[in-house]
Amino acid sequence: MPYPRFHELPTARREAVLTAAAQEFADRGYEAASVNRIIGAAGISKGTLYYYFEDKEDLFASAMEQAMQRLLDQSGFVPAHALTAATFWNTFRKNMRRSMEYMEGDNAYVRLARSFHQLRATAPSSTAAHRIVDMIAGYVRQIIERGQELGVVRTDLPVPLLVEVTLAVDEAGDRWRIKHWDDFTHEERLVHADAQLDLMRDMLHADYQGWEEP
Amino acid sequence: MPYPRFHELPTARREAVLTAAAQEFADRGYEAASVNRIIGAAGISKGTLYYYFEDKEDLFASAMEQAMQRLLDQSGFVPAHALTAATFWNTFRKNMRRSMEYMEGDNAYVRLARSFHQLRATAPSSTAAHRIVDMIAGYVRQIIERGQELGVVRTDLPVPLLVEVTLAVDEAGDRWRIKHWDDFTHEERLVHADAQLDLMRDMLHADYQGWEEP
Amino acid sequence: MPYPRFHELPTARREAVLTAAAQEFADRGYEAASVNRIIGAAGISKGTLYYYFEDKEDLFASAMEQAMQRLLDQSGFVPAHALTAATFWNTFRKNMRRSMEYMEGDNAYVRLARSFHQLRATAPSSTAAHRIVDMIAGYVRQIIERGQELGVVRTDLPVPLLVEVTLAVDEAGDRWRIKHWDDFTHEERLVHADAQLDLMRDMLHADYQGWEEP
Amino acid sequence: MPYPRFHELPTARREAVLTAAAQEFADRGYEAASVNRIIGAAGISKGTLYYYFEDKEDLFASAMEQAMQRLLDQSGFVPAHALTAATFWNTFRKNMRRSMEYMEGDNAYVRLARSFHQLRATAPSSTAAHRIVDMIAGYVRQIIERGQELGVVRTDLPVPLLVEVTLAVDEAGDRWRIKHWDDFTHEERLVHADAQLDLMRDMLHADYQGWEEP
DNA sequence: AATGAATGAGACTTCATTCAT
DNA sequence: AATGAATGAAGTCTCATTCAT
Repeated sequence: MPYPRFHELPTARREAVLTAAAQEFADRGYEAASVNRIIGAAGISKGTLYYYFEDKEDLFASAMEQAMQRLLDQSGFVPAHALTAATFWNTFRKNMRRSMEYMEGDNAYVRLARSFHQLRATAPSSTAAHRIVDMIAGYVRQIIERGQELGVVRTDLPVPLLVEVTLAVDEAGDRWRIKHWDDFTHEERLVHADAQLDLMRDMLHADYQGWEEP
Repeated sequence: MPYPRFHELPTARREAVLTAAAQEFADRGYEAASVNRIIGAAGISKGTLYYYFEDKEDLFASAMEQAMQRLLDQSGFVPAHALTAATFWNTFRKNMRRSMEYMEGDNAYVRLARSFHQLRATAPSSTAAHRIVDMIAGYVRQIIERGQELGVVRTDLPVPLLVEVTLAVDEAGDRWRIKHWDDFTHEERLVHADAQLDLMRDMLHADYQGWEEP
Repeated sequence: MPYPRFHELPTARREAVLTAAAQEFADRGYEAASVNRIIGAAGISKGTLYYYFEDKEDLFASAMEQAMQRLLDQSGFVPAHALTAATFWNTFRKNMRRSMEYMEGDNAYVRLARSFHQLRATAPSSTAAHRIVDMIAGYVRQIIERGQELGVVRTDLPVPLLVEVTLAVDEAGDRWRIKHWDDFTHEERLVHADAQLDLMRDMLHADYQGWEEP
Repeated sequence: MPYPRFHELPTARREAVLTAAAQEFADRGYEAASVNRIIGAAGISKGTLYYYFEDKEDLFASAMEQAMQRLLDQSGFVPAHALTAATFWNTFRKNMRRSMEYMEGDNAYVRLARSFHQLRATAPSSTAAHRIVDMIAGYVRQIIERGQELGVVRTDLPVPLLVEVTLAVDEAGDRWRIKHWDDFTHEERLVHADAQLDLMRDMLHADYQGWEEP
């Protein structure tokens, strides 16, 4: 966690630091990112950075948190209990479309999300990173459990596995979107977003058929 | 690409190097992986490594290629054109069960599988590594396109996205299985494997319903 | 020397600073001690510290001075001229026993004693710290010279060397006592304390035999 | 422990490194010593130093070990079992005189010894430093136990305490000698060496008198 | 064919101290 | 009187790579 001082900084400076960090982490991934380059871009001294943050990982987690927060703010956070069987999937569809539009304005988020997934895969159970992982995973878990209550999400698999799989599909979509961003128009991207959510819906839907033994 | 000399090495030595590399890359990710540790584990000298490989990235790509190949060999490779609408999903179900049983005997396989996904997530976007990603993705792509021909796989999304998503779900299952391996019995694991494939089948199935506009 | 302001501080605050400093210097040695940790423990700000003290070394010297003073206060200061040949060693025996009992009640004393010796060992050979070393050494020196007057302390070695050696044996006993505190009962500790003083008495006693040339 | 490579280095280079290190550690103490300065003085690169030694502490221990070894070589190592009651103390007297003469040629050792004691007092049970501490302490312990067998060393105190105290007196002599080296002639120094050993002999002698209760 | 000694750039982090407020 | 934000120098250590042998 950043030291309290950091939060009391003038907004401009605070954002300069987090933006520089987000850029670097997004561009190179956690390990390859250089604290030196970040302070260069942010225009602060090395001592200052470590006056604000405990260490590199703390900085990463903070940059991530801000990015996530921004995304939530933009795409609209929905508390799990507010969902009903009727609104469940359509709610996320709207969210997804809204995020897509947000991303079109600032695609640094997309790259940062990539860093997030990379860290999740790479960093062991280190402390600071898990704050974010747990935050996201916890939110997804609530949604899924709510979906099960409402009878719109399958119950034949352990919830943590469903969480894992959901995040994975989300990540895959992200990854793909990054790679092919410029190959499609705005309209096509919306279609893909719909289709990706359809993918998730089908995957998580409630009526499990089982396998016919051959 | 490794220098031709490398391929003329005794098999044992060649595999020792690639396995050590795969292990290290899988454990730490590309950037954090250390060439020093790899040569230590492989029992070769620094000079020798650079006599065989151009640089770290070249080694990475080669390790990945081998990991991939082993994975295919062990879980049973099925040429795409041999699949029919009737056998399509059941074929993969058998494959999945076969790997599961193989895993229970030799957890090196688990680590290897982990390698693969890990490597995919941390691959530097530069040149050499992508030939491998493309190789495996190419195989999955063939399967998916065959499924589309046979009418058992959806066609409403770009194929590359389906590939990406398929790999992601597979990885998520792997990751989850590794983490919770000891929490379940053999029987439960088979049930989960079936359910996970069901997940994929539902996700990729052919009849896209679309979204009702609210 | 601390700025005069420091001495006009409320006692509680003054002691908080010096105690925190003594603790840190004792735990880590002069070089490894961190001014940051000291102000953290003392609950004062960085600026304040430098408002009171010239620099790290000045703080070090002041902490040492206080530690010394406390030590003298607690173990019973005996003015050299009050000693007689008859009371000389028994006086110190009583002192030693008194400190031992004091230690058993409050192990902060032990840490403090440790402070003192530690500080002495790690004192930077520059200027400010030596005024303290000289102060305590001066006291021991007076005792030894008084012992010589009384004919109970050897005169064949330079007094400063005797001082040095006396402090060293005292320190060794302390160090050993701290390490093995819990291995012995109260009774055993008293025996050891007696024996340690016996060690010193034998070492410093007056009748030097010389060496037979072989 | 230094990597084996280091021991297979040309003597000149090996000594250059250890000498530079010994100088720096002796001059500044362990904590304040700078690896940067050492490589500067030794004329090797940073990478090279860490190709030879695990870390700073390993380098320190090695420099120390060499210094100790030199001293033992010069002053004549005596195996404990070779001592008899008749030769016990005179043996050390000869050793002490011989070391004194060695020191007069190269007093860097004395200063390094000072670093040793400082580290012993400061560093917790870190690994590399204890190699040396244990080596020296182990040797002293053997001597003391042999002395007890021969009836020339007291048995009323725990052996580890006697070891501690012996080292302490030795250190005190060292410290004093360093400070006042130039104040005395060669002859006077020999007299002091004799007297210091006498001090130790008296301290460790066998006939404990006990204390008369006042 | 194979080695491994040597490197310097750069990594992250902590430091004591200053100074505008 | 007191603060604490800000700094840059210096700290230890690891890195991928080269090259003489």
